[in-house]
Amino acid sequence: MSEFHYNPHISVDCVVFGFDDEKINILLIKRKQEGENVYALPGDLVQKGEDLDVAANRVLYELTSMENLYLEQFKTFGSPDRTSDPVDVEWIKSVREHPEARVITVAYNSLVKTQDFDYRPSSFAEEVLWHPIEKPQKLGFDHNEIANTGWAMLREKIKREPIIAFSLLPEKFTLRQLQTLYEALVGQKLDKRNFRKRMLRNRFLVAMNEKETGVSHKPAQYYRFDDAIYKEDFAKDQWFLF
Amino acid sequence: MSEFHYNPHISVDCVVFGFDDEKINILLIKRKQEGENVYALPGDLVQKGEDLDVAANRVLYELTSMENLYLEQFKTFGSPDRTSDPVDVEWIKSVREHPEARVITVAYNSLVKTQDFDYRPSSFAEEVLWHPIEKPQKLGFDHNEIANTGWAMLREKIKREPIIAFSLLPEKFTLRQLQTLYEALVGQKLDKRNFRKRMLRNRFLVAMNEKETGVSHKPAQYYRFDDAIYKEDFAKDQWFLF
DNA sequence: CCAAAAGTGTTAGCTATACACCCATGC
DNA sequence: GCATGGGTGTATAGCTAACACTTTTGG
Repeated sequence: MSEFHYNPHISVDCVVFGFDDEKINILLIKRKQEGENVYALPGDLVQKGEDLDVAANRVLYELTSMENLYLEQFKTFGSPDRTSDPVDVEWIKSVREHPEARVITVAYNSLVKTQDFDYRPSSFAEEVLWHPIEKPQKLGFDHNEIANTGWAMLREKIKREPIIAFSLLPEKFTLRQLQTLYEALVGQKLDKRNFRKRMLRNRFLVAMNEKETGVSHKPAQYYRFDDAIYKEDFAKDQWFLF
Repeated sequence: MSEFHYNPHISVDCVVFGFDDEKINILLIKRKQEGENVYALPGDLVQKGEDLDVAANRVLYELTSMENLYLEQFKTFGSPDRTSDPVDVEWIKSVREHPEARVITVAYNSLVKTQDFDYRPSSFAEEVLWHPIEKPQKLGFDHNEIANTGWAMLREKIKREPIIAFSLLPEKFTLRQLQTLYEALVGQKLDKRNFRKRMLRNRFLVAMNEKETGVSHKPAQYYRFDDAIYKEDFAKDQWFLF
C-alpha cells in the first residue's frame, strides 16, 4: 500500500475503553510481525490535509472495523525517541515509506460498551481484543505511557462530567448496574445505601413502570436517564457524585 | 532564515498567562506584517527531531526572550482549515518555505507572575505585550480558539491542583494577596472570613514573624508556602478550597 | 424454606455559607 | 481623628459516612 498521501510526521493513536457490565477493558491490536507477538494501541499515520479527529476515526475503522464512537483527543506525544525499541523499529521499516521520520502522535480516548461494537482485524492488525485494564500488558512503542495517561485523564474527566457514565448503560438499567459501573470507574467498592441516596437526588434519574423479571431474588426497579431534565438542571456546572 | 531543518507540518503555540498582582493577562505578540496589525500567540514550527516540549520553550524564547517557564501541553489543533484568513495566508507565504503545508499545532499553557520575566520582541515578533484577559482581542489564525481553550483548561486544572496558585505569589505574602489571586482565577468575589478559615486549615500555609510595614492601615501578617508540609499532607489526592 | 439481591433510615460529625464589628496603622 | 484594609466568631443548613435488617422472587 503506497503511502504518498500520508503525512509522514503525524499519527493518531486510539485508547478505547470498553465496559462489559462488570469491568473496564482496553482495546488492543496484535500486529502482524515475524516471530513476535506485539500488542499495541490502534494507530497510524494521518493523511495529508486530513482533520485529526477524522483521522482517528478512520484509523480505528481500518484496523478494527469499529466506527461511530466518540473519540476525544487527550494528549500529543512527541519525544524524538518514542519509537526506539528494536522490535518496533523493525516493524516501522516494514510498513512505512519514510521509516526514518520522527513521528508525533495525537492520542484519542473513548469509552464505550463492549457489546455495542463488532470488531474484526484488518490492515496490519492480526487480531483485535478487549484486554482487562487490571491486568498489566506490555505494549509496543510508548503505548503503555499513552494508555496509562489516557486512563488517568478519562477518570479525571468522569469526575467532572459523570454524565459520561450513563452512556455505558442500557436504556433501562437498575441502580445495581449503575453502582457496578461507578465502582469499576473509581476502582473501589461503594456503600449501597449512600450511593442510592445521592444518586436518587438527581432528578434526571427517573423510575420506570418496570421491574426486572426472571431473577431469583427480589426484582429491581428499572430507571432511565432523562437527558432533557439533565440539561435543565445542569445547564451550568453542578455535580453531585464523586 | 532557512527553514530546511524545520518540520513543515508541526508547530507549537504558547498560551502564557501572567498575574500582575491584580488581574490575569495573556502574552501576545504583534507580527511584523505590511499594513496590518495582527496579534497572535507566540508560536512557530518545530525543528526536525526536536522534542515538542523543547520546541515550545525555544519558540517562546526566540519570539519574546522569555525563558525558564513551565509550559504544559494542553491540546493539539489540527483542522485542515485553521489558517484560512487571507491576512494569515499572506503572512505564511512571506515567512514559510512550504507555505502550502497543512500545519497542526500543539498548544502549551503556562501561568506566571508578569514581573518575573523580562521580554523583548525578536524574530518575526514586532512587539510583545501582556493583554488583560477580560478585554476581548481578535487574534490571527485560530488563536482565539486556542487561547480560550487554554484558559478554560488552566482553570480546570487549578481547581484540581490549587497549589499552582502559590507559584504566582512572592515568597512571603498576605492572605489578602492570596485571596485577590483566587478571585482573579475563579472570576468572582469570595467572602473574606470563609476564605481565611478554609485556607488556614492547610498546614502548609505558615505564618511568619513578620508583618507588612508602611501601610496606612492595620498591617497584615505575612505567610509563606511550605512545600515539605504540602507534600506530606497531600501525597495523594486531597483538596480543600474550591 | 432457602438463597440471593433489592430496598430502606438514622445518627453523628463535618463543611459551606451568611453575616457585622473592632483593630492597628499612616497621615 | 479619620480613612483604610486587617482580622475575628457564630449559627444554620446541608452533606458525608457508617451501619443492619426486611422484602421479594425463583427454585
